[in-house]
Amino acid sequence: MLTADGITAEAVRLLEERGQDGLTMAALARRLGVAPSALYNHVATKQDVLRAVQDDVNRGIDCDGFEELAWDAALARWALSYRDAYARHPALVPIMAVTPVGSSPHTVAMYERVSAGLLAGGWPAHLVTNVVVAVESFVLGSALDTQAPADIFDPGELDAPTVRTANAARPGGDTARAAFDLGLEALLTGLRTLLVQKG
Amino acid sequence: MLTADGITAEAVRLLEERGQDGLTMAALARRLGVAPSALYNHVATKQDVLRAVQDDVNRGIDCDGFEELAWDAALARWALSYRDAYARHPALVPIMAVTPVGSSPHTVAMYERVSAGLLAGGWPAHLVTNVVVAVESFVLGSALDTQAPADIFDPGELDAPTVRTANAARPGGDTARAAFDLGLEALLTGLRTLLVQKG
DNA sequence: ACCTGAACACCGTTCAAGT
DNA sequence: ACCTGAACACCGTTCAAGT
Repeated sequence: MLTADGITAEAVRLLEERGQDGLTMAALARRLGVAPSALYNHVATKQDVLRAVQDDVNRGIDCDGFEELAWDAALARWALSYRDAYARHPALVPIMAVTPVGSSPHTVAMYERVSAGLLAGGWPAHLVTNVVVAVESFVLGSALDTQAPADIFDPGELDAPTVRTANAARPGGDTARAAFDLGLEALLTGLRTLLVQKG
Repeated sequence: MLTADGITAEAVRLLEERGQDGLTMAALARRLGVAPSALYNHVATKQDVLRAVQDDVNRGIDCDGFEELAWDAALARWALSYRDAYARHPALVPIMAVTPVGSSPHTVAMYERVSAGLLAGGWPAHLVTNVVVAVESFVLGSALDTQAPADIFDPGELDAPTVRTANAARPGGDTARAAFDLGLEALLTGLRTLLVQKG
Protein backbone atom coordinates (compact mmCIF):
# COMPACT_ATOMS: atom_id res chain seq x y z
CA MET A 1 0.00 0.00 0.00
CA LEU A 2 1.17 3.46 -0.89
CA THR A 3 2.48 5.68 1.94
CA ALA A 4 4.56 8.84 2.23
CA ASP A 5 7.45 6.79 3.68
CA GLY A 6 7.22 4.28 0.85
CA ILE A 7 7.39 7.09 -1.68
CA THR A 8 10.45 8.55 0.05
CA ALA A 9 12.25 5.21 0.14
CA GLU A 10 11.62 4.61 -3.56
CA ALA A 11 12.71 8.20 -4.32
CA VAL A 12 16.04 7.60 -2.57
CA ARG A 13 16.64 4.46 -4.63
CA LEU A 14 15.63 6.22 -7.84
CA LEU A 15 17.95 9.15 -7.12
CA GLU A 16 20.79 6.75 -6.39
CA GLU A 17 20.28 4.74 -9.58
CA ARG A 18 19.23 7.35 -12.12
CA GLY A 19 20.53 10.61 -10.63
CA GLN A 20 18.93 14.00 -10.39
CA ASP A 21 17.26 14.03 -13.80
CA GLY A 22 15.91 10.54 -13.29
CA LEU A 23 13.88 11.54 -10.27
CA THR A 24 10.57 12.58 -11.84
CA MET A 25 7.12 12.10 -10.41
CA ALA A 26 6.24 9.95 -13.42
CA ALA A 27 9.27 7.67 -12.94
CA LEU A 28 8.58 7.44 -9.23
CA ALA A 29 4.96 6.45 -9.87
CA ARG A 30 5.90 3.85 -12.48
CA ARG A 31 8.30 2.19 -10.01
CA LEU A 32 5.56 2.07 -7.41
CA GLY A 33 3.10 0.60 -9.91
CA VAL A 34 0.74 3.52 -9.73
CA ALA A 35 -0.45 6.50 -11.76
CA PRO A 36 1.51 9.77 -11.25
CA SER A 37 -1.56 11.53 -9.88
CA ALA A 38 -1.88 8.92 -7.13
CA LEU A 39 1.28 10.27 -5.47
CA TYR A 40 -0.55 13.49 -4.69
CA ASN A 41 -2.78 11.68 -2.21
CA HIS A 42 0.30 11.30 0.01
CA VAL A 43 2.61 14.21 -0.76
CA ALA A 44 1.69 17.78 -1.56
CA THR A 45 4.49 18.50 -4.02
CA LYS A 46 7.77 17.26 -5.45
CA GLN A 47 9.62 19.61 -3.07
CA ASP A 48 7.99 17.57 -0.30
CA VAL A 49 9.57 14.40 -1.63
CA LEU A 50 12.97 16.07 -1.96
CA ARG A 51 12.82 17.32 1.62
CA ALA A 52 12.11 13.82 2.89
CA VAL A 53 14.92 12.38 0.74
CA GLN A 54 17.28 14.98 2.16
CA ASP A 55 16.42 14.06 5.74
CA ASP A 56 17.18 10.46 4.86
CA VAL A 57 20.58 11.43 3.45
CA ASN A 58 21.34 13.41 6.61
CA ARG A 59 20.54 10.33 8.70
CA GLY A 60 23.67 8.75 7.23
CA ILE A 61 26.09 11.52 8.22
CA ASP A 62 28.57 10.57 10.94
CA CYS A 63 28.16 12.71 14.09
CA ASP A 64 29.59 10.16 16.51
CA GLY A 65 32.78 12.14 17.00
CA PHE A 66 31.09 14.74 19.14
CA GLU A 67 30.58 12.31 22.01
CA GLU A 68 34.11 10.88 21.81
CA LEU A 69 36.62 13.43 20.58
CA ALA A 70 37.69 17.04 21.05
CA TRP A 71 35.40 19.49 19.22
CA ASP A 72 37.85 20.13 16.40
CA ALA A 73 38.55 16.48 15.66
CA ALA A 74 34.82 15.75 15.80
CA LEU A 75 34.09 18.66 13.47
CA ALA A 76 36.64 17.33 10.97
CA ARG A 77 35.05 13.87 11.00
CA TRP A 78 31.56 15.31 10.62
CA ALA A 79 32.62 17.61 7.78
CA LEU A 80 34.21 14.78 5.81
CA SER A 81 31.20 12.50 6.20
CA TYR A 82 28.87 15.37 5.33
CA ARG A 83 30.84 16.23 2.21
CA ASP A 84 30.86 12.62 1.04
CA ALA A 85 27.10 12.28 1.54
CA TYR A 86 26.34 15.31 -0.60
CA ALA A 87 28.99 14.49 -3.18
CA ARG A 88 26.77 11.44 -3.80
CA HIS A 89 23.69 13.69 -4.06
CA PRO A 90 24.80 17.06 -5.46
CA ALA A 91 21.25 17.91 -6.54
CA LEU A 92 20.31 18.15 -2.85
CA VAL A 93 22.93 20.81 -2.07
CA PRO A 94 20.80 23.84 -3.00
CA ILE A 95 17.87 22.28 -1.14
CA MET A 96 19.91 21.59 2.01
CA ALA A 97 21.19 25.16 2.09
CA VAL A 98 17.70 26.60 2.04
CA THR A 99 15.20 24.19 3.60
CA PRO A 100 13.93 24.83 7.15
CA VAL A 101 14.81 21.91 9.44
CA GLY A 102 11.52 22.00 11.38
CA SER A 103 9.98 18.87 9.85
CA SER A 104 13.21 16.89 9.33
CA PRO A 105 13.90 14.87 12.50
CA HIS A 106 17.25 13.35 11.47
CA THR A 107 18.52 16.74 10.32
CA VAL A 108 17.59 18.35 13.62
CA ALA A 109 19.19 15.47 15.53
CA MET A 110 22.41 16.07 13.59
CA TYR A 111 22.49 19.77 14.42
CA GLU A 112 21.71 19.00 18.05
CA ARG A 113 24.75 16.76 18.39
CA VAL A 114 27.03 19.17 16.55
CA SER A 115 25.86 22.17 18.59
CA ALA A 116 26.22 20.28 21.86
CA GLY A 117 29.74 19.21 20.92
CA LEU A 118 30.79 22.78 20.13
CA LEU A 119 29.26 24.13 23.32
CA ALA A 120 30.97 21.43 25.39
CA GLY A 121 34.21 22.22 23.58
CA GLY A 122 34.15 25.75 24.92
CA TRP A 123 32.47 27.75 22.15
CA PRO A 124 30.24 30.54 23.47
CA ALA A 125 26.56 29.98 22.69
CA HIS A 126 26.26 33.10 20.54
CA LEU A 127 28.92 31.80 18.10
CA VAL A 128 27.87 28.15 17.86
CA THR A 129 25.43 28.57 14.96
CA ASN A 130 27.88 30.73 13.03
CA VAL A 131 30.55 28.04 13.34
CA VAL A 132 28.09 25.41 12.15
CA VAL A 133 26.98 27.52 9.18
CA ALA A 134 30.54 28.43 8.22
CA VAL A 135 31.69 24.81 8.19
CA GLU A 136 28.51 23.76 6.41
CA SER A 137 29.00 26.36 3.69
CA PHE A 138 32.50 25.05 3.06
CA VAL A 139 31.23 21.47 3.07
CA LEU A 140 28.38 22.08 0.61
CA GLY A 141 30.61 24.11 -1.70
CA SER A 142 33.16 21.30 -1.59
CA ALA A 143 30.45 18.74 -2.36
CA LEU A 144 29.59 20.68 -5.52
CA ASP A 145 33.28 20.86 -6.40
CA THR A 146 33.51 17.06 -6.46
CA GLN A 147 31.27 17.20 -9.54
CA ALA A 148 33.70 19.39 -11.49
CA PRO A 149 35.49 17.78 -14.45
CA ALA A 150 39.24 17.24 -14.02
CA ASP A 151 40.13 19.87 -16.62
CA ILE A 152 37.82 22.58 -15.27
CA PHE A 153 40.70 25.08 -14.93
CA ASP A 154 42.17 24.46 -18.37
CA PRO A 155 42.23 27.94 -19.99
CA GLY A 156 42.15 26.47 -23.50
CA GLU A 157 43.00 29.10 -26.12
CA LEU A 158 42.97 31.94 -23.58
CA ASP A 159 46.05 33.69 -22.23
CA ALA A 160 46.57 32.76 -18.57
CA PRO A 161 50.20 31.81 -17.84
CA THR A 162 49.88 31.65 -14.04
CA VAL A 163 46.76 29.49 -14.19
CA ARG A 164 48.69 27.17 -16.52
CA THR A 165 51.70 27.09 -14.18
CA ALA A 166 49.54 26.34 -11.14
CA ASN A 167 47.66 23.60 -13.01
CA ALA A 168 50.89 21.98 -14.14
CA ALA A 169 52.36 22.04 -10.63
CA ARG A 170 49.24 20.59 -9.01
CA PRO A 171 49.64 16.89 -8.18
CA GLY A 172 47.26 14.43 -9.85
CA GLY A 173 44.90 12.05 -8.07
CA ASP A 174 41.82 13.22 -6.19
CA THR A 175 42.29 16.97 -6.61
CA ALA A 176 38.87 17.82 -5.14
CA ARG A 177 39.83 15.89 -2.04
CA ALA A 178 43.19 17.66 -1.79
CA ALA A 179 41.50 21.07 -1.95
CA PHE A 180 38.95 19.97 0.63
CA ASP A 181 41.64 18.70 2.99
CA LEU A 182 43.64 21.91 2.70
CA GLY A 183 40.57 24.07 3.26
CA LEU A 184 39.35 22.00 6.19
CA GLU A 185 42.76 22.10 7.84
CA ALA A 186 42.91 25.88 7.40
CA LEU A 187 39.36 26.33 8.67
CA LEU A 188 39.96 24.23 11.79
CA THR A 189 43.34 25.84 12.49
CA GLY A 190 41.70 29.24 12.22
CA LEU A 191 38.74 28.24 14.41
CA ARG A 192 41.10 27.00 17.12
CA THR A 193 42.89 30.36 17.07
CA LEU A 194 39.61 32.31 17.14
CA LEU A 195 38.29 30.25 20.04
CA VAL A 196 41.34 31.17 22.12
CA GLN A 197 40.77 34.84 21.28
CA LYS A 198 36.99 34.95 21.75
CA GLY A 199 36.09 32.03 24.05
CA MET B 1 19.72 42.12 -35.27
CA LEU B 2 19.95 39.00 -33.14
CA THR B 3 23.43 37.95 -31.94
CA ALA B 4 24.84 35.64 -29.27
CA ASP B 5 26.00 38.66 -27.27
CA GLY B 6 22.59 40.30 -27.52
CA ILE B 7 20.96 37.13 -26.24
CA THR B 8 23.39 37.01 -23.31
CA ALA B 9 22.78 40.64 -22.38
CA GLU B 10 19.02 40.16 -22.41
CA ALA B 11 19.39 36.93 -20.40
CA VAL B 12 21.31 38.81 -17.70
CA ARG B 13 18.56 41.42 -17.47
CA LEU B 14 15.85 38.76 -17.42
CA LEU B 15 17.62 36.82 -14.67
CA GLU B 16 18.00 39.99 -12.64
CA GLU B 17 14.34 41.00 -13.01
CA ARG B 18 12.51 37.69 -12.92
CA GLY B 19 14.96 35.35 -11.20
CA GLN B 20 15.94 31.81 -11.99
CA ASP B 21 12.49 30.51 -12.93
CA GLY B 22 11.85 33.53 -15.12
CA LEU B 23 14.76 32.73 -17.39
CA THR B 24 13.17 30.50 -20.02
CA MET B 25 13.96 30.34 -23.68
CA ALA B 26 10.39 31.42 -24.45
CA ALA B 27 10.59 34.49 -22.19
CA LEU B 28 13.99 35.36 -23.60
CA ALA B 29 12.68 35.16 -27.16
CA ARG B 30 9.60 37.24 -26.38
CA ARG B 31 11.79 40.01 -24.93
CA LEU B 32 13.89 39.97 -28.05
CA GLY B 33 10.82 40.09 -30.27
CA VAL B 34 11.52 36.77 -31.91
CA ALA B 35 10.23 33.20 -31.97
CA PRO B 36 11.86 30.80 -29.43
CA SER B 37 13.24 28.65 -32.20
CA ALA B 38 15.13 31.65 -33.62
CA LEU B 39 17.46 31.60 -30.61
CA TYR B 40 18.88 28.28 -31.77
CA ASN B 41 20.46 29.94 -34.75
CA HIS B 42 22.86 31.66 -32.32
CA VAL B 43 23.19 29.38 -29.31
CA ALA B 44 23.29 25.61 -29.21
CA THR B 45 21.49 25.15 -25.92
CA LYS B 46 20.17 26.86 -22.79
CA GLN B 47 23.30 25.72 -20.93
CA ASP B 48 25.20 27.82 -23.49
CA VAL B 49 23.26 30.90 -22.46
CA LEU B 50 23.82 30.19 -18.77
CA ARG B 51 27.55 29.81 -19.31
CA ALA B 52 27.72 33.18 -21.03
CA VAL B 53 25.63 34.80 -18.27
CA GLN B 54 27.97 33.34 -15.69
CA ASP B 55 31.03 34.79 -17.39
CA ASP B 56 29.31 38.17 -17.35
CA VAL B 57 28.65 37.86 -13.61
CA ASN B 58 32.29 36.95 -13.01
CA ARG B 59 33.35 40.09 -14.87
CA GLY B 60 31.88 42.08 -11.98
CA ILE B 61 33.88 40.38 -9.23
CA ASP B 62 36.51 42.60 -7.60
CA CYS B 63 40.05 41.22 -8.07
CA ASP B 64 41.84 44.55 -7.77
CA GLY B 65 43.24 43.73 -4.32
CA PHE B 66 45.77 41.32 -5.74
CA GLU B 67 47.77 44.12 -7.34
CA GLU B 68 47.63 46.38 -4.27
CA LEU B 69 47.43 44.39 -1.03
CA ALA B 70 49.02 41.42 0.73
CA TRP B 71 47.67 38.09 -0.55
CA ASP B 72 45.45 37.51 2.49
CA ALA B 73 43.81 40.93 2.43
CA ALA B 74 43.30 40.62 -1.33
CA LEU B 75 41.81 37.15 -0.90
CA ALA B 76 39.35 38.51 1.69
CA ARG B 77 38.25 41.29 -0.64
CA TRP B 78 37.86 38.92 -3.57
CA ALA B 79 35.91 36.41 -1.49
CA LEU B 80 33.44 39.01 -0.26
CA SER B 81 32.83 40.40 -3.74
CA TYR B 82 32.52 36.87 -5.13
CA ARG B 83 29.99 35.89 -2.47
CA ASP B 84 27.89 38.98 -3.07
CA ALA B 85 27.82 38.41 -6.82
CA TYR B 86 26.53 34.84 -6.44
CA ALA B 87 24.16 35.74 -3.63
CA ARG B 88 22.46 37.83 -6.33
CA HIS B 89 22.47 34.85 -8.69
CA PRO B 90 22.20 31.67 -6.60
CA ALA B 91 20.97 29.68 -9.58
CA LEU B 92 24.43 30.04 -11.11
CA VAL B 93 26.22 28.45 -8.14
CA PRO B 94 25.90 24.83 -9.30
CA ILE B 95 26.90 25.92 -12.80
CA MET B 96 29.96 27.84 -11.61
CA ALA B 97 31.18 24.88 -9.56
CA VAL B 98 31.11 22.57 -12.55
CA THR B 99 31.64 24.51 -15.79
CA PRO B 100 35.04 24.40 -17.53
CA VAL B 101 36.53 27.88 -17.80
CA GLY B 102 38.01 27.37 -21.26
CA SER B 103 35.50 29.50 -23.18
CA SER B 104 34.85 32.11 -20.46
CA PRO B 105 37.40 34.93 -20.87
CA HIS B 106 36.43 37.01 -17.84
CA THR B 107 36.40 33.94 -15.63
CA VAL B 108 39.88 32.95 -16.75
CA ALA B 109 41.08 36.54 -16.26
CA MET B 110 39.81 36.39 -12.69
CA TYR B 111 41.63 33.16 -11.91
CA GLU B 112 44.77 34.52 -13.51
CA ARG B 113 44.85 37.52 -11.19
CA VAL B 114 44.03 35.46 -8.10
CA SER B 115 46.65 32.83 -8.89
CA ALA B 116 49.29 35.46 -9.61
CA GLY B 117 48.53 37.19 -6.31
CA LEU B 118 48.88 33.98 -4.34
CA LEU B 119 52.11 33.04 -6.08
CA ALA B 120 53.54 36.51 -5.47
CA GLY B 121 52.41 36.23 -1.85
CA GLY B 122 54.65 33.24 -1.33
CA TRP B 123 52.37 30.27 -1.96
CA PRO B 124 54.15 27.36 -3.67
CA ALA B 125 52.79 26.69 -7.17
CA HIS B 126 51.58 23.19 -6.31
CA LEU B 127 49.21 24.56 -3.63
CA VAL B 128 47.85 27.63 -5.45
CA THR B 129 44.90 25.89 -7.14
CA ASN B 130 43.95 24.09 -3.94
CA VAL B 131 43.82 27.39 -2.06
CA VAL B 132 41.67 28.90 -4.80
CA VAL B 133 39.28 25.94 -4.82
CA ALA B 134 39.05 25.83 -1.03
CA VAL B 135 38.16 29.52 -0.77
CA GLU B 136 35.80 29.21 -3.72
CA SER B 137 33.98 26.28 -2.13
CA PHE B 138 33.44 28.31 1.00
CA VAL B 139 32.31 31.32 -1.03
CA LEU B 140 29.79 29.38 -3.14
CA GLY B 141 28.40 27.56 -0.12
CA SER B 142 28.04 30.91 1.64
CA ALA B 143 26.29 32.38 -1.39
CA LEU B 144 23.70 29.60 -1.17
CA ASP B 145 23.36 30.23 2.56
CA THR B 146 22.29 33.82 1.91
CA GLN B 147 19.11 32.36 0.39
CA ALA B 148 18.14 30.54 3.58
CA PRO B 149 15.10 31.84 5.47
CA ALA B 150 15.79 33.46 8.84
CA ASP B 151 14.14 30.63 10.77
CA ILE B 152 15.90 27.79 8.95
CA PHE B 153 17.26 26.34 12.22
CA ASP B 154 13.98 26.52 14.13
CA PRO B 155 13.41 22.92 15.32
CA GLY B 156 9.64 23.44 15.55
CA GLU B 157 7.98 20.58 17.45
CA LEU B 158 11.15 18.54 17.61
CA ASP B 159 13.30 18.06 20.70
CA ALA B 160 16.60 19.94 20.29
CA PRO B 161 17.49 21.98 23.41
CA THR B 162 21.02 22.94 22.36
CA VAL B 163 19.90 24.07 18.91
CA ARG B 164 17.28 26.22 20.63
CA THR B 165 19.86 27.66 23.05
CA ALA B 166 22.28 28.48 20.25
CA ASN B 167 19.51 30.09 18.17
CA ALA B 168 18.38 32.23 21.08
CA ALA B 169 21.93 33.39 21.85
CA ARG B 170 22.68 34.27 18.21
CA PRO B 171 22.53 38.01 17.58
CA GLY B 172 19.96 39.26 15.05
CA GLY B 173 20.73 41.24 11.91
CA ASP B 174 22.46 39.75 8.88
CA THR B 175 23.16 36.27 10.27
CA ALA B 176 24.38 34.89 6.94
CA ARG B 177 26.93 37.69 6.83
CA ALA B 178 28.05 37.01 10.41
CA ALA B 179 28.63 33.34 9.61
CA PHE B 180 30.49 34.27 6.43
CA ASP B 181 32.73 36.74 8.26
CA LEU B 182 33.57 34.23 10.98
CA GLY B 183 34.32 31.50 8.45
CA LEU B 184 36.40 33.78 6.24
CA GLU B 185 38.42 35.02 9.21
CA ALA B 186 39.03 31.43 10.32
CA LEU B 187 39.96 30.33 6.81
CA LEU B 188 42.43 33.18 6.31
CA THR B 189 43.95 32.77 9.78
CA GLY B 190 44.43 29.09 9.06
CA LEU B 191 45.88 29.72 5.59
CA ARG B 192 48.43 32.16 7.05
CA THR B 193 49.50 29.50 9.55
CA LEU B 194 49.70 26.80 6.87
CA LEU B 195 51.76 29.05 4.59
CA VAL B 196 54.36 29.51 7.33
CA GLN B 197 54.48 25.73 7.80
CA LYS B 198 54.52 24.68 4.15
CA GLY B 199 55.79 27.69 2.20
C1' DA C 1 21.69 33.05 -43.46
C1' DC C 2 18.10 33.62 -40.49
C1' DC C 3 13.26 33.52 -39.18
C1' DT C 4 8.39 31.40 -38.37
C1' DG C 5 5.11 28.01 -36.97
C1' DA C 6 4.04 23.54 -35.96
C1' DA C 7 5.40 19.70 -33.66
C1' DC C 8 7.73 16.43 -30.23
C1' DA C 9 8.72 14.51 -25.98
C1' DC C 10 8.64 15.74 -21.89
C1' DC C 11 7.57 18.24 -16.99
C1' DG C 12 4.59 18.93 -12.27
C1' DT C 13 0.04 19.25 -10.98
C1' DT C 14 -5.23 19.28 -10.96
C1' DC C 15 -9.59 17.23 -11.02
C1' DA C 16 -13.74 14.78 -12.33
C1' DA C 17 -14.96 10.15 -12.39
C1' DG C 18 -14.80 5.77 -10.57
C1' DT C 19 -14.27 1.95 -6.57
C1' DA D 1 -10.10 7.14 1.31
C1' DC D 2 -7.57 6.31 -2.53
C1' DC D 3 -6.94 5.37 -7.39
C1' DT D 4 -7.31 6.22 -12.72
C1' DG D 5 -7.29 8.81 -16.91
C1' DA D 6 -7.68 12.92 -19.16
C1' DA D 7 -6.35 17.40 -19.19
C1' DC D 8 -3.69 21.88 -18.34
C1' DA D 9 -0.03 24.92 -18.66
C1' DC D 10 4.18 24.70 -19.21
C1' DC D 11 9.40 23.21 -20.56
C1' DG D 12 13.74 22.86 -24.14
C1' DT D 13 14.52 21.62 -28.67
C1' DT D 14 13.89 20.15 -33.70
C1' DC D 15 12.73 20.87 -38.34
C1' DA D 16 10.32 21.75 -42.64
C1' DA D 17 8.84 25.72 -44.85
C1' DG D 18 9.39 30.27 -46.03
C1' DT D 19 12.24 34.91 -47.15
